[in-house]
Amino acid sequence: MISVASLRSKRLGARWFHRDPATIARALLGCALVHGDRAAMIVETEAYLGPEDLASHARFGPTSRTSVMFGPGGVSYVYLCYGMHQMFNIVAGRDGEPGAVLVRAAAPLVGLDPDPGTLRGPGKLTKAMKIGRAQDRVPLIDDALFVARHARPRAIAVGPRIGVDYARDWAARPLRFWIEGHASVSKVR
DNA sequence: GCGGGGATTAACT
DNA sequence: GTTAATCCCCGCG
Repeated sequence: MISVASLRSKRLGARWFHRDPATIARALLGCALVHGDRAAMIVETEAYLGPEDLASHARFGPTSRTSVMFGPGGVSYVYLCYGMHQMFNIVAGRDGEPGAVLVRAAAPLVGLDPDPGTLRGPGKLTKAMKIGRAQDRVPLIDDALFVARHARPRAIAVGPRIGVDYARDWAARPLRFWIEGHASVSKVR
């Protein structure tokens, strides 16, 4: 029986996130994202690297919005996109190594509509999980917002990131990860 | 200050 | 395939 209480005991520590974004993005698949009394299994992620990555918010260097990406991993980064959708990211890497992982889709576990489409897509995910700007820059060693070990995916697929065609050659890099065949993944190859 | 664009979504034709 | 909704942030002056 899955519960928020049982997930809390399997929480990932800050150091777990002190690796490169692509490694974290892959390792997050199958983990549980918990906010308050809601929990969902992460099924799709994207890695965003440092200033060299033309798709990453870090490409302009640290700014008022993105400086959190340049700090230590294990901290949330939430921003508004297209004026209406919140995007939930987890900072990855050690202090001074910029990068983050966008959580693009998840499957309902606790306290959510069980329809697999409920958290399919980054904007829908934050809406369903009630994650917003109040959850920006929160260290995930938090009683209300954290990530926990949960399941180990059977097969993982890799491909180009979504919606970053402006990033020239970086748009084609294989930095999107998803659980092969899972019904809650936002788009298929 | 001002102007432009975006890590999206749903509802169109 | 196309488009509207909607607003904060960034770059420039």
